Amino acid sequence: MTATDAKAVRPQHRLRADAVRNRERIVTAAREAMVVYGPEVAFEEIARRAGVGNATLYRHFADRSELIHHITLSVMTRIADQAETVLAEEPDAFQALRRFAHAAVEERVGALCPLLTDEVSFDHPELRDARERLERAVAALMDAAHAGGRLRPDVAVGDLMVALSQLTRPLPGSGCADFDRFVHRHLQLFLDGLQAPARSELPGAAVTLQDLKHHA
Amino acid sequence: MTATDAKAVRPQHRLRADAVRNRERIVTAAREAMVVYGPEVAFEEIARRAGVGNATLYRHFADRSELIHHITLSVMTRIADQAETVLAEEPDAFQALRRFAHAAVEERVGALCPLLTDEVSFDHPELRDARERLERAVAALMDAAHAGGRLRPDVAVGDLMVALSQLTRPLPGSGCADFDRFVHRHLQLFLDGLQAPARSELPGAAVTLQDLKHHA
Amino acid sequence: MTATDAKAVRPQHRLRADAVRNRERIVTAAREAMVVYGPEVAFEEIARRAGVGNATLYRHFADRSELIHHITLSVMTRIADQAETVLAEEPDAFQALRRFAHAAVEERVGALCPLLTDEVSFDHPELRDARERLERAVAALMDAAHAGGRLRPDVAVGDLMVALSQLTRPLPGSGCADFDRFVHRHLQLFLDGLQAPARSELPGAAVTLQDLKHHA
Amino acid sequence: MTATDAKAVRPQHRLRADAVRNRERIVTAAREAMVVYGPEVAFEEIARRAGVGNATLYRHFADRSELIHHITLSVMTRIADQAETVLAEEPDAFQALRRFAHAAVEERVGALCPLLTDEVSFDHPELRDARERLERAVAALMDAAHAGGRLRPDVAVGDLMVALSQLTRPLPGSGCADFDRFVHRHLQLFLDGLQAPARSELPGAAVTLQDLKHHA
DNA sequence: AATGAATGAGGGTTCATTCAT
DNA sequence: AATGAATGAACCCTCATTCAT
Repeated sequence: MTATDAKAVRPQHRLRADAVRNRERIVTAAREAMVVYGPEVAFEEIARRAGVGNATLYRHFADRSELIHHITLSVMTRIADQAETVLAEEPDAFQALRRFAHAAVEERVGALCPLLTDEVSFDHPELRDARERLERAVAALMDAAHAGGRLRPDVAVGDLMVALSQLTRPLPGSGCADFDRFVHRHLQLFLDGLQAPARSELPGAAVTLQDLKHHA
Repeated sequence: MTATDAKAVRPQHRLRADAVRNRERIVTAAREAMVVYGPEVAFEEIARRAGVGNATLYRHFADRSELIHHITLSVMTRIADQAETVLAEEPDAFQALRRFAHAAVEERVGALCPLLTDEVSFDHPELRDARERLERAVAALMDAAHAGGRLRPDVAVGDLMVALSQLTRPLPGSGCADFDRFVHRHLQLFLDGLQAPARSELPGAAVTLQDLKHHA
Repeated sequence: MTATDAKAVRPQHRLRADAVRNRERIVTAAREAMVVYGPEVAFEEIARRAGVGNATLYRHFADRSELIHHITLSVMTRIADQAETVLAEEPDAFQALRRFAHAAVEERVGALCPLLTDEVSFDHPELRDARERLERAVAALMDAAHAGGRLRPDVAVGDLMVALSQLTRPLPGSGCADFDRFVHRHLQLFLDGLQAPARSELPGAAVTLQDLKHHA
Repeated sequence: MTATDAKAVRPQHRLRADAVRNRERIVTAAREAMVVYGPEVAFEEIARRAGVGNATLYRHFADRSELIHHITLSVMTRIADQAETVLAEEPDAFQALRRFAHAAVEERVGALCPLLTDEVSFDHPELRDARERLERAVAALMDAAHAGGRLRPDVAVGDLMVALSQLTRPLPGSGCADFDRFVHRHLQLFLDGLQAPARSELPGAAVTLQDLKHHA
């Protein structure tokens, strides 16, 4: 392989080291800020958290929807990774679901809420692929738990993902840390409710991630 | 002394009938609007829903926090009513909890979330009283369920109220009325998780409503 | 005529007196500012000239293109009025053209330049009507001058209107007043060039106002 | 002493060949861009047209006014060249004026308009010299035409230069290259108006280029 | 010397709040 | 009491200019 080949492999020119660092800080800051304030969070807030000027956000992301796109993509990918890891490692099917759910909280699954509201991003191929991969991975976890009779049969991927997002969204204005003490606790209660045998009849119907958009 | 002197006698003079009607319409409109759009909803949207001019809001409420104060008060009062009604009517202690929780959703308990973040309102005597009444009522429900061995022993009022608020909070940035279709479903799952016997060990500790503020 | 009829005649509710005054000041200020700085002039500059806050512009005009629409319409109407008046009053056909041209300068014909660049406004029926009326009036003036053999035959409405706009646009940053001393002088020279008999052959072709858009 | 010490000896050291090329490309690109978009054109647009990075503009020109300075200088020099060439070549004195005027349009005389508004540049010795040379050359053309009785006696250099600039100024906010089709046509009409005998009496007074500043 | 990256300042636009009718 | 109108402050985004590679 020649030096020229290296370029061919990475057609986008190499970012400067400081730019790479800034980009990462922006994505992290944006993920945290969006979890706390929602997708309408002020860019200034994100910039402040990232320690950069606000115009720097625009150098890296043409507009808000592009930033949301990247964050959503990044979080979905990381959560899908978690799901696949847990699936491979954890022999107990329901325990695997638990581990996945708690890991997803740590990965800021709450940042996925724009997924449900942002029209544009939803149809992007890259995001669709990530969503499908995530859904497959979580479905595999749930299928295993269903198969083992550990998970009540009347729930599906959408139930877990939506409730997970809702339960983990921090209150605006509060520091994340303080709120976190409830998250794992209430998530655990919710997971207990998911366990078979079902203790009640559920209203409504189980939904997939794909369905979410059609109704939102 | 003329009729108009009534003001002097009762500093809180009787509002004109239309003013009373407006005030009620504003509180109702604001509660609905905040549930749909979040606590940052535009005043103009509230005014539009209430069918009044924007400046009329300011005649009734000095600012947003005062409006939130009244909404919170109203919601807490109505939820406490529900708790007391259910307590009196429902012989099955856990079923009573379920009925209360679902009723609270209908009363838009999600609108209470600003309560947890707004410093000023929290310490207001009127609100404190309502909060204490609500807590007593819900505690009575939970105590009964605990006593009957139907509710797992490691949960308290704060767990129910916080999770209830979280599950019913609207997605920020969305007018996502459709979201309601998940709420009762996921609430039911959560309630199943609350039922005794406990299916897992919970991290953290049970909290009361009073505690919420000290940590938030 | 009854009181009810008055409403029927003016379905749009009556503006408050101060709002009417502000609206007029804004239109005037915007016309002057656009003549000087072009249609991209800062709203802040217009607001400053009108003596109002910048948000007031948005109460009266939803966006820049609506403001441009009104100014263009207003200027075209006033210039068409001038053309018709001169046509009725001035027996000397070429002198009529001169009087019209100098009057159009005073009415800030330079404000029409957005007409040539703004896509949206151009197709609006109201503007199209005003443009056609203006063109008819100026065409009548030119036809009369052509008929009397006073105007060279190789020029048309577009030539006069475009050159008029160009010659009267003040230099940005300069006070209007200082520049005005050239305007009538150079306009006079241009009008002399329009007189028959033609002293040279013209490149290009005569154009109407309608044509302007197709090429711009 | 090494070769690198050349800088010390000649503070205006020789530019590298690529730097010279870049400088020329920038001036050309800036002239064209300013003619099309006006003097407020984005530096990024100029850099893009010149095929260099944005920061390179600042290596060659400290700020916008310095860039304008050089463009103005360049345009004035080229126009003066044209005037002198025409004077030497064209025996018909009025035809010489016509040729000069149309040539000046091609040299983008409209780019000179910032000259009239930019305080700083106007008094720069280099520019003053160029302006005086231009004025002498155009005055010579006009004197010859006056002497031959071909040019009306009540006009001077300032009339020609100002009208020339006005007629060739681009419409603000438009990349209106199409506008060129009017320029030679209307310039021709204006030149016809300059021809002797005068067909009207002019308001105001003839001015020189020097005068422009005192009034602007 | 060249340039990608960063940023503060400025203009556009919205909205909570105040003012005047 | 009610409300249309006004506005300053906040946020979005762009761009001239500076910085670091």
